[in-house]
Amino acid sequence: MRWDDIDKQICSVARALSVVGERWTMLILRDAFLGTRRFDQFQSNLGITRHRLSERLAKLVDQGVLVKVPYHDRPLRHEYRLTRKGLGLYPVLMSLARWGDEWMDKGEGAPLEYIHQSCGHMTRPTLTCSECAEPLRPEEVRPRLGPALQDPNLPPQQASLKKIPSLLKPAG
Amino acid sequence: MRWDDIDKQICSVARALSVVGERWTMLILRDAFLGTRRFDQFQSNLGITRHRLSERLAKLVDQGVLVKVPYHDRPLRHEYRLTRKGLGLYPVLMSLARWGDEWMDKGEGAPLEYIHQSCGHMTRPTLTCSECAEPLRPEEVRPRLGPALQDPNLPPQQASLKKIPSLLKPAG
DNA sequence: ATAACTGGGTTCCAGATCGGAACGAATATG
DNA sequence: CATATTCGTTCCGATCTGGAACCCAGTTAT
Repeated sequence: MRWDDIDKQICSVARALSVVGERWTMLILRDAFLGTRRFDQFQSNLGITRHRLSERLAKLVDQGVLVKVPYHDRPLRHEYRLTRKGLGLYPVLMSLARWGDEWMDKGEGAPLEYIHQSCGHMTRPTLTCSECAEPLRPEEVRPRLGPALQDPNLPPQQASLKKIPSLLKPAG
Repeated sequence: MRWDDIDKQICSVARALSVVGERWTMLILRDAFLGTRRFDQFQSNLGITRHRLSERLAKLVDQGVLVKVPYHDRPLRHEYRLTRKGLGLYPVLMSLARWGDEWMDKGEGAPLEYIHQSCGHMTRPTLTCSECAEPLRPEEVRPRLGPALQDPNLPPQQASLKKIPSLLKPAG
């Protein structure tokens, strides 16, 4: 299968990655969350080539993750801002950052720390259950088929997915 | 800058992506979390080529995200299991899945739903503050320099990062 | 005992993607 | 007028990817 076809899979992870799974895209979004908005701020912060950057930004705009907002006409200039859809990626970025802090540290501590302004403390972002508020541990979560996979006439390619939840064993 | 050099950045997101940021890697891990363990289970679930799969698995083993565990000798066969480091990626995968559920739905609902066994409810994994347990919203979190970026003699390339938190404005 | 099969790869090649550098267009500045 | 700034695009050689074929050690089927 070609990478460009993964968005056709009935899998939310695959669909998400079809938008944010290319090289650089997540780093562009990291910068966007830290306040970067202009083409060449991105370019010099990231060290990406202009060509690649313009390609990625265009795709993110296309997918509704960023919007181009004019901040100056004559000459017309735009900045790139996160939409609600883009802001929705915050947990993904934060989880990546925490994992990097925890597992990829070279002994000098975290690059950034985060203050939760509404409570005033330094926070360690934690994934929790919406119902009981406990931290979610993979062994305690059991997936089951949702509406999209209960459709009786699935493309055969996807049918294999239906088996997956049933063969679940503790992942460690 | 070449993609292979991003792990040299003083940025946890970049370092995390240097391990899990290549095509297919996240999908391999998704399958691992759903219980897949053998080479050709991965291969047929994903539709990745054997070549690519063996490359990615080797890198993940190399980086300590998966371990090869023998399950049969004569002929020697291994399976791939998540390590603690690998299990640590659960929030990343879950956040991606939730974002996909919410923003990439084509009208047929979610492919999978998740039951939190310790509380018995269907859960919507939520990123919260470790200190006050409220959901973390990007506008309410202010980054500040951590230990790794306070080092006075940073490589000049990285110095630009130090400015970032100071130019923070509300991201939307 | 020979053939076919299985699990887990590796080799090869054409085509897609990437990185670097040069080029361009539209306006502002001196 | 010449130069700088901002935001791109074009071009080209290098790297990465996908698909298919090949390999190898045991196992089962005939």
